[in-house]
Amino acid sequence: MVGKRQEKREALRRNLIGAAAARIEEGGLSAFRARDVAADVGCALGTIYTVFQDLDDLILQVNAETLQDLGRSLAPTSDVETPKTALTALAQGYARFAAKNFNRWNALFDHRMADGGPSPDWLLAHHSTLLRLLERHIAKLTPGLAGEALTLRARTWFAAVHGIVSISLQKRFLGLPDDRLMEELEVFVGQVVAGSGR
Amino acid sequence: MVGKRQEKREALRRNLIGAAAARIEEGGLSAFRARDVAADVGCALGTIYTVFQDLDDLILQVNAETLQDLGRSLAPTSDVETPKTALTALAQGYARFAAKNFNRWNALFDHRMADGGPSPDWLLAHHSTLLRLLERHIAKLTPGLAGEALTLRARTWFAAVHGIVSISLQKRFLGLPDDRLMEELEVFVGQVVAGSGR
DNA sequence: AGATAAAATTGAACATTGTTCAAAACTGAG
DNA sequence: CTCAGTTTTGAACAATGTTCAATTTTATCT
Repeated sequence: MVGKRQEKREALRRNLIGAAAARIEEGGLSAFRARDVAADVGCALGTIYTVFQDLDDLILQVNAETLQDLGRSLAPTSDVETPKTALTALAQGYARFAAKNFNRWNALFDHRMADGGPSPDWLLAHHSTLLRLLERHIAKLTPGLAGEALTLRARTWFAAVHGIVSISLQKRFLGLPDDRLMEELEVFVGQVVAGSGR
Repeated sequence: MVGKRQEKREALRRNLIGAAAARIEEGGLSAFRARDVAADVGCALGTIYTVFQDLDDLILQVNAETLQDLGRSLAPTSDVETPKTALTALAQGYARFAAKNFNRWNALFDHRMADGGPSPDWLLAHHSTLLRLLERHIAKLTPGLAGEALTLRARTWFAAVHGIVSISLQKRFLGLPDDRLMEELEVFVGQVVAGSGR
């Protein structure tokens, strides 16, 4: 039995991430307690800190999984014909994922690094993967755009859609009612697409 | 001396809000401590709770002031000629305010009600005032739009711009570099304006 | 199998922070 | 000056992230 230790450790790690994800999805990041996940997986409080650096680290793992889920959820949307239909489908797909996995999705943006700095590179790589889904279509829309300019335009595009979805779903501010979000997204994407060809 | 008590109370209240705003601007919402503001104004810890319901209540007061500051900062921008110049100026003015008052501005969106519900009506009214700055120009852009549809379109518009500014300034994710934000905003507003006339 | 050293796990203890509340200090009318 | 009402105080409490010395488990060697 060579990898017995390694194996148990890996299982524990996965259990902890799973329990953390479940707790976050159930009550949001603010209701997330170290003692709860410890109880959920049946280990001691201190054990969490033998697997993860701290709770932030654990949350980052959950966020990474959420980003992968989001990617899987958007992938089928990617091979649609025109840029307009593709970008509309991506925006609405994003909104649908956010609504269905609200608390986990929210944790992606609620969470802050302890020092206020950027997320670690390995997590940003997940973001990057998703942003690349946009570039293809935006490039088709604005042929002159390439390289870094294209990358930045994709970030702008995502941020705009995210803002609309975020403020609407969070309901803390004056956002769109749920039944209007999808249409407004369609109109919005249509406007930006129409205004992009120059 | 009739209003002596009332007067001191009012001064204490203003001091507490001021100290809280300073603390938030200095270190962000996460570095905001009840004991710090108490020390700052030279009162006991418990005194805070005789003026405000809880810390959330105090934070809401700070946020209300921030929204008013933002409104004052955007007001001069409002009487520009074309919708495109006005909306560009508003978007860039929003970005400039956010950059200059980063932590206070961030607190507007970082803060969550304890129960996860919406902000109180009196705070939403401040939001509403700001959103109304947009409606005039959007209406000129899309003549068919009025009433509730116009209100919702203004929310969509704000949310999109906010998303771009927010993701860029927070730097936690893949946003725009500081020196590119203003140009991207100009392009973005140009695109939406160009695509709106139909 | 038994012994043993290394590794993993435990959970009590600690530090921090929001909140409460009985006691002390203060205020202003009589 | 007195005293009832009001305000302020800060010690105490509860919740929660984190640490670490002690205990338990595991893998290897004889």
